[in-house]
Amino acid sequence: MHTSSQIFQEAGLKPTQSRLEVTGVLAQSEYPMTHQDILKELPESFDRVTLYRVLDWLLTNGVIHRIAGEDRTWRFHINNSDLTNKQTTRYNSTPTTSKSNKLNQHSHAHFQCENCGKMFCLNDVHPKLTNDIPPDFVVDSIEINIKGKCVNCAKPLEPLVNPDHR
Amino acid sequence: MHTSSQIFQEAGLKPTQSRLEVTGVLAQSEYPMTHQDILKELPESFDRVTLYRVLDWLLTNGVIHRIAGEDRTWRFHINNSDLTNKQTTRYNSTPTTSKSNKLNQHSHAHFQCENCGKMFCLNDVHPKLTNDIPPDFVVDSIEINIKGKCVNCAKPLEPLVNPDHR
DNA sequence: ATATAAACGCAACTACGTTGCGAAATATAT
DNA sequence: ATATATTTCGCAACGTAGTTGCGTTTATAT
Ligand SMILES: [Mn+2]
Ligand SMILES: [Mn+2]
Ligand SMILES: [Zn+2]
Ligand SMILES: [Zn+2]
Repeated sequence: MHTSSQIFQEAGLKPTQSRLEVTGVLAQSEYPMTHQDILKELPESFDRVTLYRVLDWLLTNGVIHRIAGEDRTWRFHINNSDLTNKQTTRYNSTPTTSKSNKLNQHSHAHFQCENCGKMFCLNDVHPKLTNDIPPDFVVDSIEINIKGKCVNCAKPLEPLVNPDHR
Repeated sequence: MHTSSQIFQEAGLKPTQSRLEVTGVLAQSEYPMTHQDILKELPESFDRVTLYRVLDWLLTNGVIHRIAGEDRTWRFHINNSDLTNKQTTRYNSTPTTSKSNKLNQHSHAHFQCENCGKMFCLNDVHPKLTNDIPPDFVVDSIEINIKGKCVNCAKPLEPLVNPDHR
């Protein structure tokens, strides 16, 4: 686990009070958060436009990633500092350079519960395409959004019967 | 190719003037269209709220599907009438029933060009996950959004040299 | 023909995100 | 240390996709 200032230091990024506060909030959340979610965790006085700008900045500097939920509002989540696949990812045979890869890229799937709306990062689930995408299309990133019911909201299908008792 | 009325008839859905007009527009477009795109193709008098409602209705009745673009506005596209994989799709081992599968499900990837913003349906590219998603998560659908540069916007990497001439 | 329900049209509203601009803070030059 | 240039911040106004409420029209049922 890294502190916010460590994250900035390692990436050679200029920290400010606002940036540290926001990053702090995001670092503590297991789940991607909406702008509102984040704002609620910040001091009353924190300006909402500043938050938008800080999020933009964190985004372009690779500190966080964002996912569009079913409600079409962004959810923000801190990037994994453990560098799993650090080299430029290649899908198909087309080499691509990402806009900002100072910090870790994020290339895992996301799950959003249709019942409670909560979003989950499935850090182990990565995209794999059954078919090559058409040639001449240059791929920068692949986003996977899974919809369904989360652990908490999925009802048990049938009461489980202990096999020993049948 | 099906006419709008045929689509409704086959699916046992009640057509109205508005529904037919909207479906007609969507059926003609190779690409997913925004609400605005569609409105522009409709008669001047067509009410924008009616369009929203028709789109909702077409959506829940499986006539169209929609994809969230990078700009967080929906793009709508007619469903493929050729029934490729008609049976309920199963990912992992979890059986799921979709909210509305009167008509064809859509389970192909989408590509959005970061340069021109145009969206493409990659009808042959289907999701495949490297890892099973966590058990107890019930999957309803998997959405794949690829970002990059489309055919028109991707610059040729090097001028091609005719091998016969070297 | 009358009653009931679905679809439509219009105006007002909500919510996320953006833009403009002056004030404050931070960095750079002399 | 002081002056100057550059970023960042705070506030108000704005833009736009999509929604809601409600009265009117159109279709369906008896
Ligand atoms: Mn994530
Ligand atoms: Mn499509
Ligand atoms: Zn849930
Ligand atoms: Zn393009």
